[in-house]
Amino acid sequence: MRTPSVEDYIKSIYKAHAERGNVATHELADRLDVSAPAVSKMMRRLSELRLITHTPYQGVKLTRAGEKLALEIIRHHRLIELYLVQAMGYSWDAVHEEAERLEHHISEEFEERMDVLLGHPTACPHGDPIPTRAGTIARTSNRSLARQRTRERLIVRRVSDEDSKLLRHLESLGVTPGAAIEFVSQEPFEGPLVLQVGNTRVRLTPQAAKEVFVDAVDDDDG
Amino acid sequence: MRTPSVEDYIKSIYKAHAERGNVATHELADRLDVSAPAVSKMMRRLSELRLITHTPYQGVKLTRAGEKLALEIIRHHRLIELYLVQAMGYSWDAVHEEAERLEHHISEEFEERMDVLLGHPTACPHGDPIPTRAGTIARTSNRSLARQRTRERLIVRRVSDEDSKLLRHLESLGVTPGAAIEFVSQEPFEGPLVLQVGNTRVRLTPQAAKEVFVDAVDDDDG
DNA sequence: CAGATGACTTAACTGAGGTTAATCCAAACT
DNA sequence: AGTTTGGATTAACCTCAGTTAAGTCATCTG
Repeated sequence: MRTPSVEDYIKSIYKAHAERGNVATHELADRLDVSAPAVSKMMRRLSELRLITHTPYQGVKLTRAGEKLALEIIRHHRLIELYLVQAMGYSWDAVHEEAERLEHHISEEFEERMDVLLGHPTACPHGDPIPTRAGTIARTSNRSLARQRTRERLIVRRVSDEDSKLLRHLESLGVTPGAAIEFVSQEPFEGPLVLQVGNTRVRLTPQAAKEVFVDAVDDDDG
Repeated sequence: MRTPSVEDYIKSIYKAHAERGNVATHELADRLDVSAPAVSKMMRRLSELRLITHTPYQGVKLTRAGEKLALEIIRHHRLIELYLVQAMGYSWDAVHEEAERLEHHISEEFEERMDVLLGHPTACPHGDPIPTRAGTIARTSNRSLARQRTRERLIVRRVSDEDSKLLRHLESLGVTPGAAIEFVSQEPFEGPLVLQVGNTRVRLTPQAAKEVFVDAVDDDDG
């Protein structure tokens, strides 16, 4: 129990639930890049470990213990990402992979020291909130820039951290967490989005925009 | 291949060879806290991986590939130990355990960044030399303080890193790598060693002294 | 409402890494 | 040199995490 594999499954269930609601077997198989039978079998193990409730042929849901485990691993992941950028000079597109391994192997002390050295940060370099040690997490934007239709001033909240090419691209455009941008228009036939970023006008494909999450500018900040 | 387990076996073979010469099955079983059959079986795997040469009922020896792997893992371990102390504020008695896990999971980039941030260090906090990336390692003292019989001025070179209680004790006595000490005498009936450390006279049990390695003062430095 | 379809699960197998029990070998000692 | 003996190996088995192939369930459709 509490092997890297178990932790990966639990994390994937948490994320799938947050993004899509109900969690199907093939959804996890896709995310974890394993076969569906591997998922089925692991669901039984996780049930026995009381980390999930699983009704066969229906779906799967984390117990509170499972959710806490997921949040602990996610906390590790995001603290590590930020630490690598802030303390070790990594670029933000290179940290995900490293964090993906290390998150399973650091001690409580390591986690605590990173947290202190970073000044109890609340978000990772990609804008995702860092769960607390107690197992809570701040709500964050789930509003994808790709769904924007009307001209509006927006704040970039977070971007998906998994594709480093995309991250390098977004950085070069200035589309990074915290940035104030304006959605101007979308070119016809599912063409690129036209954005105002600072003084420059940039274009972003819908595929890229899907991975960028925003809030309206008048929500919290100006 | 190149699982944490494989790396641990290779590292243990390297260390056992350095300390004792020939490497027997039960020696590895003791070090790794597994059964002798587990060792026997792993020896076959490591042979197939061309990391060792194994003549059944005789012993085991690392190939050059095995030695390079061992040195890479040891390099990871010692860089991590030093990084934890220097950059993260760990105490020297707490780093071994953490390094023991992380050594298997860091990337080349992580290794390289630690190395640069630490200024290409040559020794870990316990005085053990850090292998180079090319797979070479500096010779170090193998002269245990426990074997000292005559009054002599000595330099502490390194101390075993595995027992954190011992490390805290040695630190409190000032018996740390680089320290100049003088062996004064040993009390009768395998009693404690009497040492002069700076201005104070301290006593150290033979069990503890066994884990401290020294050089004569006139060897390299004064 | 029966049947086709596709997702989910079960079955049988693989490989890594471990266990204990049984066997084997080599070195040491009469 | 034969026998003892203890360390090393093999055998049989376990768990974890994966695979492919086969079977099952729920739902969507004609």
